[in-house]
Amino acid sequence: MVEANEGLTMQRILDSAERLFAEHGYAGTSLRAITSDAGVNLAAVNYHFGSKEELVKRVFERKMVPANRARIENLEKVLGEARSSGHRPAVKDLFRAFVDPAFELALGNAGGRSFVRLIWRSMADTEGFLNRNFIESARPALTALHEAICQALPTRDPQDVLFSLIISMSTMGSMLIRLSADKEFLSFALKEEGDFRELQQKKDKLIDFITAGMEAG
Amino acid sequence: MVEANEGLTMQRILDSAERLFAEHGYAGTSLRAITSDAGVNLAAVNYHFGSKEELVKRVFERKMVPANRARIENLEKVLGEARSSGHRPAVKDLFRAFVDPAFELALGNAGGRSFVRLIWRSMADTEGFLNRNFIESARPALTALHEAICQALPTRDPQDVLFSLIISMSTMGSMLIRLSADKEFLSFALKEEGDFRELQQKKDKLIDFITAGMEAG
DNA sequence: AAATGATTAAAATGACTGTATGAAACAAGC
DNA sequence: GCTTGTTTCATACAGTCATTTTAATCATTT
Repeated sequence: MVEANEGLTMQRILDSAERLFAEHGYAGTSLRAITSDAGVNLAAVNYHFGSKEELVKRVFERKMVPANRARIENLEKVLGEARSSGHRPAVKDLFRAFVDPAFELALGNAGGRSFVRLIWRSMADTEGFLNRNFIESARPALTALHEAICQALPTRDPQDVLFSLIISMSTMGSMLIRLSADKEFLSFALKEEGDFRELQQKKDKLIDFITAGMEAG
Repeated sequence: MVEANEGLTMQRILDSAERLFAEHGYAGTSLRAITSDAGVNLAAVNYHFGSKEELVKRVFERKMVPANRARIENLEKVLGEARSSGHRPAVKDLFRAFVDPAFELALGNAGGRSFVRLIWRSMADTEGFLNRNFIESARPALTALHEAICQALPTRDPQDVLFSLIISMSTMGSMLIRLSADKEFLSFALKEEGDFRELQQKKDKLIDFITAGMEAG
C-alpha cells in the first residue's frame, strides 16, 4: 500500500487520461481508450486508482495542488514587498502573481494544454464532483487574492471587488483555453501558438485588460 | 416529410435534451435518459431527428440562430444611428448590441440557463462537431462586431482589436455561465439569482468591464 | 533457491449504449 | 368501411461500458 509512489504505469495512465478526458470529456472517454493509449493493461486503472472517478481526481490534483501553492507564495511575496516599502500593493502585481502559475501550468508543457480544457469542462457540470474538486483546491488561493485586492483598493466595497474578481478569473480561464486550443476560435486570429515572446505579450495584454476592468469599478 | 414543423413530441425532446446535455454533457446523456425525462418513447428520437448527433445540432440551432440574427439587427441599428448623427459609434453601445441577445437567451427563461452551459461545453472539445457548429453560427455576427469596433476605434490596429474582442467575448461567456449556474462558483458571491434590477446591474458591470479593458488596450 | 508481495495479463460479467424493426394507434380523406 | 401517411409503441440487436476475477509474471527479500 504505497499511496504516494507514482510508478511508471501510473504516470503513463495519468498522462493519457489527462489528454483524453480533456479532448472527449469524462463520460466520453473509456478506460479502454486510456489504457490502450497509455500502452498498459485495462485492469491497471482499477488496480492503481480504484475507479475511473478516482483516476480523474488524481489527474486534477497532480497539477492543481502545486499551481495553487505557487499562487499563494507569489501573493505573499508581493504583499511582503509592499509592506516593507510602505506602499499599497499594485493590483497588476497581484493579478500577475495569480496568473503566472496558471499560464505556466496551462502552456508550459504539452500536457498542460489539455489540462486547461479539462478544467473548463469541469466548470460546466455545476453539480458534478469534478467541479467541486476544482473549487475546493482553488479556494484558499482565491480567498487570499480577494483579500489582497481589497487591501490594494481600500475604498472599494469588498463585495463589489469580489464580483469583478469573478469576471477576471473567468476571463483568464477563457483566454487560457483559447491559447491552448489547437484550432482557432474566432477563425482568424491566434493562428499559430507562437513563440514565448508572443505568449508573454498575450499574458501582459490579459493582465492589462483585467486590471483596467477591475479598476474601472 | 415535413422538416420545419415541430410537433409537441419534438419540442419535449428538445427541451429535455437541452437540459440534460447541459447538465451531464453529450456523451454523458443517454437517449433513454432524454426520452424518459420527456415522457416519450425511446424510438421517437431516431424517428424525429435521425440520430443523437442530429438532435444536439437541432438543440443548438433552435436558440443560436435567432440570437445571432438579433445581434446583427442591433448592430445595424447602432451603426445607423451613428451614421445619421455624424458621430462614431460608441464601443459601449456596440457591446450592448451584442451582449443583450446573449443575456436574454441565457437568462430570459429556464431553458436558457442550461443552454449557456451547453455552449460552454462545446467550446472545450475543440475538434468536435459541437464546437464547429457553434462557431459557424456565430461567425457572421462576430465579424460584424469586429468591423464595427474597428470603425469606433479607427486608430487601433484591427488585429489588436480582434484580440481584445476575443477576450471580451470569453469574458461575457464566463459571466453568463456564472450567472446561470445554480450553485455558486467562488462559494460566497452571487448567492441568489436576484431580481431583474440586480441582473441589469450585473450586465452593466460586465459591459463597463469589457469596455474599459477594450479601450485600455 | 524459495518465498513473498507487487504488478500485469487475459478473460468474463452484467449493465447500458445507439439504433433498427415491425406492429399498433391515430387522424384524414374518400 | 377502407385506405393512407404519420406517429407511437414494445422489443431486439450488436456493441461497448466499468469493473471483477483468476492466472501469470516480475522484483526483492529471506
